[in-house]
Amino acid sequence: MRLKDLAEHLGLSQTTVSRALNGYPEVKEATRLRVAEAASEMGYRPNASALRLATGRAGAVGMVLRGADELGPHMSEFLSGLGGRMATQDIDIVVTTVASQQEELAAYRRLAASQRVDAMILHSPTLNDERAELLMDLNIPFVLHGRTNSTRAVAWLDIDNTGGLERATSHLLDLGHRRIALLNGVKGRTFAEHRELGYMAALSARGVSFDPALVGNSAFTDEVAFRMAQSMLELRPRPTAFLAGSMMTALGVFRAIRQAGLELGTDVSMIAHDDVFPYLNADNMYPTMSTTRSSIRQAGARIAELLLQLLGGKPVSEIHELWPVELVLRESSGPAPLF
Amino acid sequence: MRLKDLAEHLGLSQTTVSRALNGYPEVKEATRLRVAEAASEMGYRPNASALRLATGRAGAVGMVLRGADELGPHMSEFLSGLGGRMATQDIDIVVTTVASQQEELAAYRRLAASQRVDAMILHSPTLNDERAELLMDLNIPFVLHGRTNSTRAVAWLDIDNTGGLERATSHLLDLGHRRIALLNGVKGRTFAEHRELGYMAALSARGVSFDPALVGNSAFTDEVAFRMAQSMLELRPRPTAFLAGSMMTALGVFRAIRQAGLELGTDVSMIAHDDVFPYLNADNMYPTMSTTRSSIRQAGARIAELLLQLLGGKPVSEIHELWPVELVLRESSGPAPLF
DNA sequence: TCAAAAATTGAAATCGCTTTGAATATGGCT
DNA sequence: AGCCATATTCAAAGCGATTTCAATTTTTGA
Repeated sequence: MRLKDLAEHLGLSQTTVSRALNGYPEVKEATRLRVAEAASEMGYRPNASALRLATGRAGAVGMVLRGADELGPHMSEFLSGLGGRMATQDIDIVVTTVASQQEELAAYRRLAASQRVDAMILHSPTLNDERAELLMDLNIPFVLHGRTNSTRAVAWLDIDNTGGLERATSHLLDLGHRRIALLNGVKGRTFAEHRELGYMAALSARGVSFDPALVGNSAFTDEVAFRMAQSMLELRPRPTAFLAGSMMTALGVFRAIRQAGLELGTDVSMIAHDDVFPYLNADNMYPTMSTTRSSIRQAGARIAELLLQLLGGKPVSEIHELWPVELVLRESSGPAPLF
Repeated sequence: MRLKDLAEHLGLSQTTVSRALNGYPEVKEATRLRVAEAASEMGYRPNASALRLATGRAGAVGMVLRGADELGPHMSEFLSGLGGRMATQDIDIVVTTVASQQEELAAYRRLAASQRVDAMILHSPTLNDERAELLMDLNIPFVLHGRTNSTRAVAWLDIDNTGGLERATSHLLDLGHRRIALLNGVKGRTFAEHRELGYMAALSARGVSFDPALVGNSAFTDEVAFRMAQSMLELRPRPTAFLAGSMMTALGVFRAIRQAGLELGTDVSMIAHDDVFPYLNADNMYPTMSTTRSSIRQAGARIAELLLQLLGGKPVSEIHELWPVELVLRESSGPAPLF
């Protein structure tokens, strides 16, 4: 079922049919109706490749994912937010996975050169992100999920990691904790640096000295978190509170605490960052988990919106959003134990 | 940088350049070299839309994802397996997300009608899967990850869920367990039905009666598993062993066991199904987790291969793979306690 | 009623590639 | 040298849409 067939079937020219379907004004209302009806009846949909070639738009946005090592569950959540919005505009999401760093840049080059996508989404940037610089060099529009220190203007949406961690840390300090461990993301990633900034700021505001042994940087996995927490709990004096970078991390820390024979919420406190996974609810943990919360799915949906604006011509310099991070207190954070 | 530009730059016709790049035999070796060099030097890559229009191939495979509710972390793993292989063939992966069942079928129709993809991948089928039937009606090739009862031939790759659960259940029975709880996937999904079959077969082989109160069906989330395990542990006599459908489920069960003041591996045993997530390792749990194991990432990579074979003309009826499921015994499964 | 303006439709060019069928070079043999 | 087979190259026709520009019909107003 091609446009041509539909046009012949209707006894009209391709031009008119095309216009009728695309809502151009210069077509009689009666004709438009007739065309629309026939189109839906015959199940006509324009051939995507032809449409793209003719319009010059790829009708797709791209994401390049580095292995599953860092994205994992976050990615699915983000994608479902993004996808919901994009589907309404008939825009595809093209995902490419790569193993190494080098492959990654090559993948961006490939996508750009073959004009497979109109825009891209960049994740988990570093402070000086070469992928972002590359995309700007290649002149392909993108929205950054996070932030980076570029001299050039970048469209971004980020959450206030610094503020969130500062508040969480301050709260723990208020509760009397002095040895607060921070299980942070991979060194170099902007969000991890920002979180450390918030943590440090809170500590120094109360004159609490910083102990590097209490800070760990790694991917957010249950397993690594377990190991790091385990070894931190062997320190003397041991930490009385943990700031966990994600819910996976929290699960690992939780296990380490239990294994050490300690009780979460009394012997040791914890505040975890919650990206709001539907399958891992802080409210249903035991004890319920105090969190700094920001929905990654909503971020995905919003980035879709920003992407559309960007493609619609909105200047990059006007596309910046910093989302606040809520601090939700539940049972896992309590007063520091008295020794 | 279009083919035309490249051709002019080289003083050749588009025809020759195109042939040189696509490895056709009728082009002088010296010319081919010259073309290849210029192409890589000038960073030429064919425009994806034009190429697709000309060849009639979309150069992409599609997946439709229902919310994140059921896929979640499994999906990222699968994708990274799939993506690795597809990238080598320059085939895109187009993901579409949908919220409802209706939207889902519509999404398949849309993808098919607009010829956006050459083939699709179907996930978590039900015993009588209407999506599979639809795709066959639409005559679009697909590989099923799982199995379905269709009268028509379907290309599929599945793991031996029945065998895996039968062995796991038998093992627990050998250890003296008689009240074995099964936290299974959503009712109606083939894999869940298959697992139940294996569970039932093992029970009846030993003459152990089946208690419906010990079987739960739900999505594989930490939270739901926690609740179900919690209420099952209140039964008297209580279950002495759990079969957990996924590692997420296992974490929920684990929490319920701890909360009930019981010890995993002695008071209560557990064998969980492990899809092999890099960030949730059965070996690093505490106690280490006994599992039925099968890598979902490998499945993704293999399905990519099958998809390519399918597109290469291999008959659907020859594309069936049933992968064995390993039973890996660790600390979480021990002899039944004596009352 | 009729010319001019407005509304509606259509023919053909275009997007950037592949591929068919024809044209030109090159080489081998007698 | 001359002829035929073979090796290379090219011009032009698609692929299925959009869009420009021209043609036709309808409406409007004096």
